[in-house]
Amino acid sequence: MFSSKLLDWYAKAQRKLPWRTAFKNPYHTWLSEIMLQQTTVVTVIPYFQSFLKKWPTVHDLALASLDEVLVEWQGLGYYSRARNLHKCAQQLSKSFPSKEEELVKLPGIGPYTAAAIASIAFDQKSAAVDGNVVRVLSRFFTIDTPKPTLEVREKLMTLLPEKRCGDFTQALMELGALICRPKNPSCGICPLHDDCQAYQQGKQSYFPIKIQKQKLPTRYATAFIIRREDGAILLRKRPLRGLLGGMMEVPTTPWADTKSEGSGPLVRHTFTHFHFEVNVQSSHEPTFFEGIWVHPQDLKAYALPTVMKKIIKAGLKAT
DNA sequence: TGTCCACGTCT
DNA sequence: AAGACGTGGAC
Repeated sequence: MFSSKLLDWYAKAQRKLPWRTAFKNPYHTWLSEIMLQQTTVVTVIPYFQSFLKKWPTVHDLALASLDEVLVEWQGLGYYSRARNLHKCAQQLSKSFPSKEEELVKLPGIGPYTAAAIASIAFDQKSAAVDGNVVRVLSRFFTIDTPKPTLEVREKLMTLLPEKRCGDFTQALMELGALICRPKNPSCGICPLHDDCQAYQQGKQSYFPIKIQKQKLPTRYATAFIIRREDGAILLRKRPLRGLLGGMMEVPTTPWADTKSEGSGPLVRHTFTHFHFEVNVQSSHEPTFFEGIWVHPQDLKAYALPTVMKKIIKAGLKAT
């Protein structure tokens, strides 16, 4: 049957991951699941480890300031996750719910993450549907709707075993990551291929059905690397909401739909929903921008998103 | 090069 | 309820 085949495969094929330990630790499960939202395992591992080193328990994290959390989070992206993590830690420090219905009320925890924590950390019979699970089950059942989350969730509920729910949840996602990959799935060695409808029909590449994406627009700006006489650079903090909320930046012109002229180096960066082209201008001029002066060697103490690191690097090289 | 991964959560 | 929200690596 489905769950025993899957669990047998998982017992021998699973990867060793820092959050996949013999003793369940809800803090570790929560932290890893937030980091893993829209983000690959390889990227997450070093962040997970440095967070645990700095904040060994959820109570330690609850005492941290938002700025400290953002500094540790810098480069991971989707910075609202860090802002919600900071908020959530303070609630979890008081009480850590084990039920999906309670977990989903917490900041940064949606339907997927609530079910994942409930099942992985507390062995509850909860259906965690992420991109891997959608792919595996839409192939297994040849589900051909474009947004099949709800159908997948219903199917998954019927497959969940009474025991070892946490292992089952992880096993299904592990199968999606290692065997039932988006491209070139290894159906030949898949433990479920006898019953997989898509594979039996030779149609695994048709599932899941995807909606085509529209082309990304490009936005333009000029960024200013303003140096003080002693070499310090002017930084300022972005508003707490919206794009790169709460992160530091160098001053820029407003991000516009039309090209801004300039002669400095060009930095390109792609965000979720637009391309960004920045002309980097270096100057020693006095400035009307408000901000703080930071020496290049001290930049690591500030929460800088990757796009700003690129801009500063290009600006310093050019001078 | 450009597309996909990447359904995850919030507003 | 559709769009906002990062990043990097695979191909």
